[in-house]
Amino acid sequence: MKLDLMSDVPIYRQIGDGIRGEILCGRYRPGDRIPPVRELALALRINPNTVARAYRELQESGVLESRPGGGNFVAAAAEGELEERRAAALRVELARLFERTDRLGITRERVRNAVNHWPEQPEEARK
Amino acid sequence: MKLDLMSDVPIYRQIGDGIRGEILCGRYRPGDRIPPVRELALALRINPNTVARAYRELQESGVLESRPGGGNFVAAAAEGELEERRAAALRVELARLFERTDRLGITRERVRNAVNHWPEQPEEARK
Amino acid sequence: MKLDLMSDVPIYRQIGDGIRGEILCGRYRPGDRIPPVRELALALRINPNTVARAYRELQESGVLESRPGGGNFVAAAAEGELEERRAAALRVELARLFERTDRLGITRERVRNAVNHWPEQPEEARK
Amino acid sequence: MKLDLMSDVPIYRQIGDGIRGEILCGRYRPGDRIPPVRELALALRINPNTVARAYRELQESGVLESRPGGGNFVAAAAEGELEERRAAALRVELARLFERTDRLGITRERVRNAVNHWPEQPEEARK
DNA sequence: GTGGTCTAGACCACG
DNA sequence: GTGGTCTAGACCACA
Repeated sequence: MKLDLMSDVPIYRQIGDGIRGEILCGRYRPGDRIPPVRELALALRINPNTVARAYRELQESGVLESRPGGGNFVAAAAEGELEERRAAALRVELARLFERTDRLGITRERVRNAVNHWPEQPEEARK
Repeated sequence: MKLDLMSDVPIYRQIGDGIRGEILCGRYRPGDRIPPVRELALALRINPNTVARAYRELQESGVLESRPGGGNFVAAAAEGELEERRAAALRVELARLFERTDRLGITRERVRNAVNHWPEQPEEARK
Repeated sequence: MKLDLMSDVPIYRQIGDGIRGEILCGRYRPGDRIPPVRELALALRINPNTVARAYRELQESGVLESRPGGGNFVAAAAEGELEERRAAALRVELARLFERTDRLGITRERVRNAVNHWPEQPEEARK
Repeated sequence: MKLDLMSDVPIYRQIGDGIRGEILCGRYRPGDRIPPVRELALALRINPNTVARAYRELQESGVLESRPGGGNFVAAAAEGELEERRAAALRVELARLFERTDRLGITRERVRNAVNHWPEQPEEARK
């Protein structure tokens, strides 16, 4: 996972978004155990409290389940729920996109055109 | 202009973005006078300091010019510069979009598809 | 508000429950400003972080809204929503009660009897 | 016995409460032998240490007795003691109930009403 | 070793 | 002054 310490988005949320992403794209699966707080903190070279906070918010969102003394686990999700979350996330992103382009006076036709000509995947299949 | 006091985006930036947007989409034109600080603050029911800060940053960005006599005016922009800013803003938005969908495991094909089927202008020309 | 530092229920949750309670029973009303983090921390003689954590969880639950630099406010709730929350809270409590008495082999008749003969209000109307 | 691994109540206490409950409601009687640590741990799919800890605390409370030959047995209890424990447990539960409903601004009249109209035994005699 | 909680103190952006 | 974030370090209960 990559962090941008200079970003205005807080570290704990970058971690949370990162883990959500890794679940949505299938790298973590329901029931998987995720790295212990201290371990991830060490790897990212940040304070364990910050990681713990990210995990805690994921628990409150129902994404993770923690067993004190046992670790944190990806919550079981009904089959198809992941797909549903992905679709929801996509809708949110597009709503945001169009809301902003509208305000900038960029026609939707032009947005579509730009999207359709955007360069393809960054190749490397991802580790 | 609409503000979201509960957003994590600071109010002063919402104001700045709003004015930039109104310039880019042509509602404010170079040389136009924009509302005085106190007036806008009253209309938005926020602290005048916040409006003043937004205006100040727009001045520092060269978007606004304050004239000695008083009042803030939209700075003159080279012909084509607005267009260039729009294009730049669009690139930024799309880069963000794809960066996030990539992380969520949503294929670009699917994003294109969703964009192409997004409903047209939902509202009339806007008040 | 009263805290029990020796309780096994964490302080931050005691604070959260306390504030939820004061909203539900009408002592705080939607739109009210609640005490600043530092002030409440000082009054309760605990660390401001602990209060902040309680407030943060209440925000995430939609009970509070915070305006950085401005304070924390009781979120606007649809009229009747408070009543609905009270009813829900009562259901939860009773479900818990009967679940436990069932397991202890105490008949419901006996529980009803004990409830109906429980002493009345602790008199003093509460400040 | 049912466990909620995600509960904030520690597992060892869930086990202890479960066994106490089964004694109070008569499913285990004084002198009965309860399942060996390993067997119960296997059945519940948890760490044997956790079961052992629960048993140990029950021994310390005088609820269980371990006999040299091996095995844990329900301690003999003075006649009427079970009944006394039940009554005490009920008082504790009701005190908790009213303490919480008071804080939520729910009148005792209303609580009584809800208790008196709570549905009867929802399940059959239980497996 | 694991997560959970709390304290202490610092810095920042906002209003 | 306000809330938000992060660090550092401590202690506890659980498995």
